[in-house]
Amino acid sequence: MSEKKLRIGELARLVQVSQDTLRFYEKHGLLTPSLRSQAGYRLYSQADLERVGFILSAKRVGFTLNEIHDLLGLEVTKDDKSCEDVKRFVDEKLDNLNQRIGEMQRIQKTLKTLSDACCGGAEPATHCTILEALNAQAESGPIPRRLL
Amino acid sequence: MSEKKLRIGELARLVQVSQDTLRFYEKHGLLTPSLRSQAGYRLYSQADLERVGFILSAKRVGFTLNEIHDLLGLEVTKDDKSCEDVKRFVDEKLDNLNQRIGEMQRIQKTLKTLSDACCGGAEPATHCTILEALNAQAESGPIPRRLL
DNA sequence: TTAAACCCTAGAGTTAGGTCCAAAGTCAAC
DNA sequence: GTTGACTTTGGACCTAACTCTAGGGTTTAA
Ligand SMILES: [Zn+2]
Ligand SMILES: [Zn+2]
Ligand SMILES: [Zn+2]
Ligand SMILES: [Zn+2]
Repeated sequence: MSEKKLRIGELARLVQVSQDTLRFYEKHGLLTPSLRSQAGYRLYSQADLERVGFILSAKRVGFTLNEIHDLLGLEVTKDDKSCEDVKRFVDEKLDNLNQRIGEMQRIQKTLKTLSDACCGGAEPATHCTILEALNAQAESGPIPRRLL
Repeated sequence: MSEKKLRIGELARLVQVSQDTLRFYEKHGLLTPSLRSQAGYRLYSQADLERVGFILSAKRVGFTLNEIHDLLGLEVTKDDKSCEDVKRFVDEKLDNLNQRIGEMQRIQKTLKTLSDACCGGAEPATHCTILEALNAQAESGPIPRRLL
């Protein structure tokens, strides 16, 4: 019982990207289907499917395809690298990630504060607290610190 | 005592972007210096400085320039909009942000787990747990669920 | 009064990450 | 045995967000 292989269209539908994108990832060494059919059709395994998942996840959180490539490709040079090297690479990404999460949380707080302060009513937004805050600088005053 | 104005080079140095980038932001309506000198030099106010800060912050957390433009530009159409509209816009971004933060935290966990499991030693990484995990799929096994 | 270090505009070029053909082969079903 | 939905390749094209170049004006300090 060999596992079910997916053709490119099926995989594309499954993970919600275009076939072109999958071929693009292949061209850039991120995802090579584990098999081809007689006719040359790409056949993707479950492992390939999960790999796409990883790629898309990493992409959504802001890794570039190059970084993802490096992450996935660490093993190619494994004989030249020490555990120390590999760990450093991952830890670097991790630091980066932590910083970005922190920044996002700050912006989140800002937006939340703004949103909470707005009445959300149906009348024209001429008095809207959100607009006032965002717009403070247009009146030549500084943007309130809580916005930054 | 009018406030100190910055020329483009000073501002660029201060916020660590190129002068071209500042001019680019201007061309796209994100940041218009509040004043020009006799000679046509851009003069940026403290408010302008803070606006750049906001732009860069928002950018770092993954807003596109278009989104930032919309955020900053809400007030232009304020007479056509209700508080409800404005609040909805912000809440939408907020949802988006929350989702992305969640995803980043998942990846963070993954990387942390990997990093913690690696010995970090100086010997060749042929046995490295990180590489084994990332590479599980290359041996046709699935990537461990904790990686996704 | 001239050299160095700034600034201006317009417009071309670049990179990442796709997206869209065109021409042709393949496979299932009717 | 042909229609229709799939697939292949190669290459042109696209958008976002810069980045660079050319050709010129300005400011300041020696
Ligand atoms: Zn209101
Ligand atoms: Zn409001
Ligand atoms: Zn080790
Ligand atoms: Zn290791």
